[in-house]
Parts: sequence; C-alpha cells; structure tokens
Amino acid sequence: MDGDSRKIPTHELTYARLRDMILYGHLAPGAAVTIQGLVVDLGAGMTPVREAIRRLTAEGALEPQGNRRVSVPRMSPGMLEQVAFARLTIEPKLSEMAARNLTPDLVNLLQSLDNQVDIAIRAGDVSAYLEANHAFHFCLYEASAAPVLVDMARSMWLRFGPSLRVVCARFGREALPDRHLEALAAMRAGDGPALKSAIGRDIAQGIEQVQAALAQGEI
Amino acid sequence: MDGDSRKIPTHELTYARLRDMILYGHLAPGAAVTIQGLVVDLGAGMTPVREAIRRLTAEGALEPQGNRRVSVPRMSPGMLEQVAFARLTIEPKLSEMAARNLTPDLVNLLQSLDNQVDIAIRAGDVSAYLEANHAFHFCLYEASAAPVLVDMARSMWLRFGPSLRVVCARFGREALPDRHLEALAAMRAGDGPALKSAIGRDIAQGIEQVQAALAQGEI
DNA sequence: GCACCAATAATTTGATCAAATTTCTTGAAC
DNA sequence: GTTCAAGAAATTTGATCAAATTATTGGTGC
Repeated sequence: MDGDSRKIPTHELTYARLRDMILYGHLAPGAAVTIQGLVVDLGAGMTPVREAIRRLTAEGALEPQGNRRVSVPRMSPGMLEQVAFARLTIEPKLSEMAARNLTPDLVNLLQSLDNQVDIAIRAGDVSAYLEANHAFHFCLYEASAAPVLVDMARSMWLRFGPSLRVVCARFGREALPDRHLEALAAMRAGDGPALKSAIGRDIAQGIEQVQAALAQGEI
Repeated sequence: MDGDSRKIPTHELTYARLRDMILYGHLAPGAAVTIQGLVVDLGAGMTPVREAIRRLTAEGALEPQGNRRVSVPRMSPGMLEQVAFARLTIEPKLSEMAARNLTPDLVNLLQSLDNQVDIAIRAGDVSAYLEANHAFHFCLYEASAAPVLVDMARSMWLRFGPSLRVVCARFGREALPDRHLEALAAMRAGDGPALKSAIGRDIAQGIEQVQAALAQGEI
C-alpha cells in the first residue's frame, strides 16, 4: 500500500512526534521525559527514542537534569528575555527576506492558514490554534530561503511552545489586535518593511502574554 | 584514581571529540562522516556515535545528504550571509551582557587567553590559534549568563569552523588589526558599548576573510 | 542520621536486518 | 573486436533491537 511510509526511518518519525508534543504543549514545562516511557508510549525501540531525545536536547527543546535524565525546561524571566531578543531579531529578518520571494499563490496559502487560525480561535481549540499559527509563521519563513536562520527560529519556538500553551489555556485571545491581517495586507502590497514590522509586533504580543503569565506565577 | 572520569558518559565524550574535530577544522568542508568510520576511529560503540552525530546535525555542524549519510557542510555565499547576520547580532549582544558581569579575575583570564592567541599566531600554529581564539570568545560569552544565546553562538561557530581553517591555512594573519586588544581595553575601562563594538569588528573581520576566500573559490 | 539493598532507568555492546553504493559481468550495438 | 550500458552480486554503511552493564533513587533497618 504505502511503500513510502517505510522509507522514512523510525528515528525521524519519533523525533517528529516528540517535537510536536513539545511544540504544541502536550508536555508541560518541567515534565520529565524518560527513554523507557517514550519506548512504551510511542511504541518505538530504544535507539530511535534516544536519538530523538538527543536531537531535541541539542535544539533546546529538552534540558538535561544532570542525573542522566531530561525534562521539558521551565521558562524563567531571564530565559524569556533571551528568547525574546532572538525571536525579535531573527523572525522579522526572515519576514523581510521572504517578502522578496512571495508569489500570489504563496500569499493565498498564507491567507488560508490564517483563516484556520481564526477558526481555531473562534472554536476555542488551543491545539488547532497552536498548529495553525506555527504553520502560518513557518510557511512564511521558509519562503526566505534562509535555512540557517529558519533553524534558529525553530529552536526558539521549541523553547517557547510549552509556555505558550499554558498562556493560551488561560487568556481568551479574542481581544488582541490581529497582526496576521496586517502582515497579509503588507504581503499583498509587496511592502517588505511593513511585513517585517507586522511580524515583529505579532511576536512582541506573544512574548508580552507569556511575560504577564510569568509575572503572575501562572507558569 | 579519578572516579569521576567514569561519570561522564561515552556519548558525551564522543560528542565532544567529534565537535572539536569539526570546530577546529580537522574535518574539511564536504568531508563524509560515517558511523562505522567513527566507531573505528574513536573506539566507541555504535549508539554513542549515532547520538553524537544526531546532536551535531541538530546544531548545524553536520548536514544530512539525503541518502542516510551525513557530511560536513560546504560554505556557500548565501549561508555565509546568514551566519554573518546571526553572529553580528548575537555575539556583540553577548559581549554587552557579559560586560556587566566582568570581574578583574575574569579579565585577567581573558588577557591570558589572548596571549595564547598571539603566541599561536607568531608560531604559525593554526590549531592552537583556533582553539585559543574560541576559548577567548566563549570565556567572554559565558560571562553573559545567557545560555540560550550562547547556544546559538556555538551553533554558528560550528557552521563557521571548517571554513575558517581553510582560510587560516592560506592567509597570514599578522597584517590584521587586533580587535582583541581593543576588546580587552574596553573591558578594563568597564565600557560595555566599546566592548560590544570591538567584538563586532572582530567578527566582521573574520567574516570578510572567509568571504574573500569564498569569492576566489578557495573554499 | 547513616549504611546498605532493592528497584528503576540510562548506558553500552553486539548482533541482525535493510538500504545504498560500488564492482563485476554480461550482452548488444557499432 | 571494442565499447558501452544494464543488471546482478558483493561490499559498505545505516537502522533497529535485545541483552548485559552501570548508575541513580528511594526505602529499610540499624
């Protein structure tokens, strides 16, 4: 049947599954991640699980505890500050670079991804929101053709993901201005600087949310 | 004897050894990295080697070739541009943050590390130069107490390392102005902005070297 | 409170299987 | 008779698993 499903190795699949669990907040900050637990939960062998954990540790999505164990890192004010600096530097830059390569088809695709974001928000579906929001941003960033910087952005999102879930679960998000709409308008107008600035404001908004939750001890 | 030498696991040691081989240019850009080869060369088992390769791939130090193999990435103009942007953003920021935490002892340590850089240059010892230069920069960056950004800087150095070796082997480096001296003077004066700018110029200098070599097809 | 022991989990090795590459052979065309 | 190409065998390398080893943790008796 699907002969190509066998072509993609188990350790890649395991990596992708564990990554998404972290990225979309299915693992809470501070949660312990054990090899044997994942062997059971994901039904994979020990070697693929180990490799997935090592990769994600290298990407900052997991944190060694010192005693051979790893866990999902807790967000701290200092760490948030560093992630904020990196995100606000890298991602607007990526948007600007992407602006040069945007085609009408791509903009339409981004529009439809943003529609999914809106649908998820109205439905109050946090998981769907996180996935659609991620897809929107990285669809745009991929258009930059700057894989090194996209990798850096991915790493930052992995550090950011678990906290975002906690925030989303608490705050209603309806009241916030929609920076994606501003971004889409800038794309259609072919206005690189406006796109860069819209994405910058979108990121800043997310960071402020986490900052507020952090200040009130909700994370 | 040293009971703690057994406390550090093989896969960590293997990672560190392979990382240093890449960082200090013992593996040329484009070189193939095979699991079985490393098993033989490093005398480690298969699992530790696999884990080291996965970590370094996640850090951008190695590149999947598509056919399950990995190799040391070749530098391209586009990639250099991205690495340059990231380094010129992150590392001056780290210097500025570090400036707040510098103690006289630390500055003396940095001074002695820079002395080793000079000694290596005068001796024409490229390996010693690369190691001392790395130690100087990261001793400074560590003082920033910003591990997220330091990780990003490490990743960029891993992408940069192999090319740097090729450049060093060709250019004599004596003619260039010594930005480390300017940086040390700024540290002693407690002048954060001056330190930031000195480090920025130091990095720009290195990037220009690689850019020139790249333009002439030497890499 | 300290030492010891059991339980749990991580580490490592070696074996086995699968995929990819290279080499060698064979056959057809010129 | 030579050359080239297609295909099959052999070799190399990667992927996965299961068993043995080692470290850490938590409890138990002294």
